[in-house]
Amino acid sequence: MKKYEALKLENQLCFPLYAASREIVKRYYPYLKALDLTYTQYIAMMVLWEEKSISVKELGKKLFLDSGTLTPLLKSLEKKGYLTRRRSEEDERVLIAEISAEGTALRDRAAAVPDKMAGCMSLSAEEADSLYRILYKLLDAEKRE
Amino acid sequence: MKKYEALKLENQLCFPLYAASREIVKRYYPYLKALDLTYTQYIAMMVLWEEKSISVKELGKKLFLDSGTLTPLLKSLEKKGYLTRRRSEEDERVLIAEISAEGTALRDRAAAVPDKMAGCMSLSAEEADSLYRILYKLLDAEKRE
DNA sequence: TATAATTTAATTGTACTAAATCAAATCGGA
DNA sequence: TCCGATTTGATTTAGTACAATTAAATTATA
Repeated sequence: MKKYEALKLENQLCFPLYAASREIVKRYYPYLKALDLTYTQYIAMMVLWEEKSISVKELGKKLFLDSGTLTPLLKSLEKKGYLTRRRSEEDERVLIAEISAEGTALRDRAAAVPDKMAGCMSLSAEEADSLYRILYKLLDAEKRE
Repeated sequence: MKKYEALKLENQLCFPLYAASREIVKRYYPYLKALDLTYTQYIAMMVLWEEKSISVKELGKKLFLDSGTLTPLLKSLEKKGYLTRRRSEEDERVLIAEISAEGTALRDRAAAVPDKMAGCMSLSAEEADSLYRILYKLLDAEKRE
């Protein structure tokens, strides 16, 4: 009588992945709200803090997001004053997002967020390492297909 | 000069969780499309296949979703004919979703989905077990707070 | 038994998320 | 060079997500 075993919620691997992702992102909410950022905007800013400027295409590759998500998101960040958007001179199809002074300044205020979040991960260092490694194995496999 | 180390994308644990979740859910799309289900609708049906009928509150607890998500989702599943919605007689505040004959029949067609998905998880059995255990540790910790 | 507190869904508003399509610019081969 | 294929973003459409609020029903307490 095991016909439907595989259809049980408790036998899914994707479901806890999906649920845990949402739960953790939700945890960021109060800290990010103080910076006027959503979680997606926060990881986009993370890339900009490192790269200073980047095309939508490259940003999408790093975040696993497409232009349908990034275009309005970048417009919103531009409106907040954290970046500017302009076309590449070499190839007009390419849109470049560039961090602003205000966006750079935001980095200092954001620096406290990872510390605050660290406390609410109820995992041992080994579990966190293991989780990190497995997730990137999944992501790398996705990327190759 | 490690001031901003913790703000790097590659040092985040939440980011690969978030990205992997979306990538895997995306994988389901072609299989679920054939059943006229989204991923969220699919896991809701999974609960209904087991429970036959359940309140919005209880369903939300199982799926880590609130009524703002579930109300339109259940209405949509009702429109497709997979369930019916009615108020509880004991407590009129409680809305009960009950699986229909059509919804029950859908289970047979859905039974192939987990098999098809199994192939695209590029993890060893140990990694999958480990991931499952760690994710539920995270979720259980969230639930307790 | 009033009534205050609690429980439960629904609604509202904002913001992702992604498939599908469109349009413009560039590139590459004949 | 010319034209078809490709690349790249933008737009459109549909469906989540979730905080905040509202409304209705129930429960607990004075």
